[in-house]
Amino acid sequence: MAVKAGELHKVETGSWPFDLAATLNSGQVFHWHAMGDGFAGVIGRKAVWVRQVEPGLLECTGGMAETVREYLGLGEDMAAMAATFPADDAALQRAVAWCPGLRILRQPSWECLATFITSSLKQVPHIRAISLRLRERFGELVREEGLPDQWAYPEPSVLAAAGEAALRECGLGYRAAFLVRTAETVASGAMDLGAVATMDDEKALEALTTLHGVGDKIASCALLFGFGRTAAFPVDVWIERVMRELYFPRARKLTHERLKTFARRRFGRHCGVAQQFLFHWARLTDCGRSEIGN
DNA sequence: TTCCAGGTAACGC
DNA sequence: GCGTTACCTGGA
Repeated sequence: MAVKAGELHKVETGSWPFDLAATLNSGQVFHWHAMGDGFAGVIGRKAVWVRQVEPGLLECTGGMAETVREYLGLGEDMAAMAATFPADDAALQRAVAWCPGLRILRQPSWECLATFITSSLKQVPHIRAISLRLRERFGELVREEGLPDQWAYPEPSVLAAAGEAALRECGLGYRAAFLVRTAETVASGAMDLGAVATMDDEKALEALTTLHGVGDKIASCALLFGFGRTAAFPVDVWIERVMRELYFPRARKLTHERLKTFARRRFGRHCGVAQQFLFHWARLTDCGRSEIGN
């Protein structure tokens, strides 16, 4: 599908590298799809198409430049954050150098939290399929000239009203009950995500984990990718694996709490960002085993 | 067929 | 507290 060139707006990405494809395909978000030489997706309630023209420059469809900029985390000073990483940590520095253009997204908090609730014990293609089915069936249709039909992520009240059975039809399995209960809690106001955004990291994590189906990992993903908390450190099987190999090769028992404490001390106040570089590197190189020249 | 994957809640000790 | 186990689904 053709996107009218005249309606495209430019977004400068700054002096630190930026890699659109890597960022959208790094397990932070699951609904963008390749279209032409760019990506089509939805930010909040607006459909958008964005492509990387050159290393420091993006183009996006009309009126979305500022939204895209915010969503892609381009307002954050990545150079300054990377400068807080330990210079003598060869593994982390290698992970950053391997894909320096990776950024932490700033997604709307509800869709980020809800999507990660549906991610447990699922592989990325499954998460994508579930996410798209939920949008298609329960989300608001968003149209933009020149773009295919897309759907916003369904509001909490809509998913709460839909009920568990309908969500199971979307392939959620046992996650359906988790999502419905959490949607009810948010829709009723018993959990105010806006209030969570004002809490300190520890309180915010504590609040989110009271939600059904939200444990430490999913709450941390929501905080990192949906609340801009760069100190949130989700421990999933990939991070556990890469950190075990890099930092605890002889440890027999390694709790997630111990990994988080270690990460905070070693990587610093933006340890969540470090996590994303390590995660991406580990996943795409199989912890370095398939890294070219290694 | 059988196994298992980007986790959580519920249970047992 | 800490260690197991069940849980839906879909792909290998």
